[in-house]
Amino acid sequence: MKPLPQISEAEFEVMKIIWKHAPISTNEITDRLVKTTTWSPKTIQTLIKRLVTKGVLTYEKQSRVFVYTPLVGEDEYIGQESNSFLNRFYGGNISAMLSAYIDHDKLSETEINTLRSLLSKDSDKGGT
Amino acid sequence: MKPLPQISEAEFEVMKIIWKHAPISTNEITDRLVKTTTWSPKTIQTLIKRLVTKGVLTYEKQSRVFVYTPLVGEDEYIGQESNSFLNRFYGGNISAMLSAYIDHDKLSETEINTLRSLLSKDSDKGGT
DNA sequence: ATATTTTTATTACAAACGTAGGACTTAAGG
DNA sequence: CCTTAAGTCCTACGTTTGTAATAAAAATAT
Repeated sequence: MKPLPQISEAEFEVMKIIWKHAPISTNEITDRLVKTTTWSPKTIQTLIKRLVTKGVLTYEKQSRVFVYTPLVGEDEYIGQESNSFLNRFYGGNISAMLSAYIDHDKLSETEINTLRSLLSKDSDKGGT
Repeated sequence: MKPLPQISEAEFEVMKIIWKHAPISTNEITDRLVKTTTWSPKTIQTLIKRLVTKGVLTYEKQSRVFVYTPLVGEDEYIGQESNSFLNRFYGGNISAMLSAYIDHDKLSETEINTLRSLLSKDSDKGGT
């Protein structure tokens, strides 16, 4: 499986909007991001353009506006980033990460309980 | 607390060696990295230099060679990167990450057990 | 003291990124 | 049809990163 295109931090902010609301027009993307960031509409436009070039988005011209749809799935992308993060910092091992969090006392009792229950839930998958 | 300096991916590889073996000389850093990467010694030298400029390393001139020591702790740095990773991709929530891993079936039975036992170990910290 | 070797510092250059201005196109209104 | 406004494309520019070559400095050997 070829690695997904590289999405920069700013581009990722754009993608979050698009994943959530696709198909979505330039204007709507811009309106939303202008509220949550300090970017100028021009900047947002550039980011969208780059995402298209990179193959992360496609668009469809609906009369006069462009309407964008993601070509890369959010889960897929986040999954890949997570793996590469774990590889870089924790030898690919999520237990190592959790372990560090526990050791450095970064987890509240509540959070620990949440984690426990996540793990206690059936982890039944391998059918016969 | 001011954010730690920015360490690029390649620079981080250098730092891993330094964290593990500091105080360590240019030559030793280079020797080790030449074996594990495809970088030329020149490249490694540049990376070291940049780390000094960024304030991640100091050196001491020992007779003829430079010997480097980190100014930023490994745990500290990894902790910060982890937080920023979790914020970016999982709303700051490590449970969300684990949850995604479970949902996408990325954990082996063994790994799940490891995680369980990490969490079952006493998490006793709060004094009286 | 000087040539040679070793080590460090300076310079380079393309790709990616953050950030945006200006030009161009096209649809809509008059 | 032509002017205008809305939207898209092209250009720009400084910084960071990956990758390294060349120049300068310093230590060593002769």
